Amino acid sequence: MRNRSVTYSAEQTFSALADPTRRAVLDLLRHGRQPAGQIAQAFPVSRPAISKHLRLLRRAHLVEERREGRHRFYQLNPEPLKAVDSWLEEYRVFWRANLARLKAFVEAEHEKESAESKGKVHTS
Amino acid sequence: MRNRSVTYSAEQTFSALADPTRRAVLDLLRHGRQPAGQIAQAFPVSRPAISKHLRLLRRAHLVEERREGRHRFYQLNPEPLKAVDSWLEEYRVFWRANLARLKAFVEAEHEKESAESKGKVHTS
DNA sequence: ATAATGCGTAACTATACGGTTACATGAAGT
DNA sequence: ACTTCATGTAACCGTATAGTTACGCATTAT
Repeated sequence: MRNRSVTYSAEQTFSALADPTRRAVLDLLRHGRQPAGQIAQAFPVSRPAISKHLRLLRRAHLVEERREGRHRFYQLNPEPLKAVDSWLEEYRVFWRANLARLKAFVEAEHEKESAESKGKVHTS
Repeated sequence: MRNRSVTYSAEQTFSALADPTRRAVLDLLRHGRQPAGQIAQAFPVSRPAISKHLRLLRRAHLVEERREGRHRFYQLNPEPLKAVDSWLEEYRVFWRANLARLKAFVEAEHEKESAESKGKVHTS
């Protein structure tokens, strides 16, 4: 059980996620760890470019590096994403509220229609 | 009912969220819409700096501007955050998996202990 | 008409990215 | 020892960002 409770910088996490290539790297790592070179092959940019992306991902603790022989395996670390998830929490209420409002609106429309079909207007 | 189904750029959303000041602006707007000047007063940086932050937030569709007289009210638009939320979905399985594994581990430890206390080892 | 208010934009600076090519370094084969 | 492989780093370029101060432009007040 990993003990050290690291604090993740939201700034580093979000800016790491801001780049499409880096998000794609993470997507790739969802299917398992891979050595740097193989990751690089999956992208149209040069290997050093990927190397720099990996550095940023490392800095944001979104991946972990593990050296084995002359390979460096990269593995997804979802921890900082948990932080993003809980940051989002405060905002979920908004689209939930919107949904609730939409639901209310639709129901009100329905109410109105059925009231009109009965030739009766409901105003409360 | 807002009709146009806009596509939000994950890139713009994440890079907008990468800046602490901008996240703070969003936090502020959670409590209701505010004119640009008042938003600026809440921060130690200059008003034009905030103006530029608001431009980026606008570009990312995270806020909406509404002119009223000489004021420009800014209002939170949570839509792009929904996209972030669903992007996260693919990753939640990871920490859920970790939690499941942790739960299994804890339960196994508990099992083992109670088995030991009975002088009996349970191996399934 | 003139002044004051609210707010964006321009111009400028410093810093960070994202990409490239060239080079450095360490492990593994021969 | 020499070569090859895997990978990071350095140096460089162009562009975006975050901040500043100075300025421009509506809108409202006098």
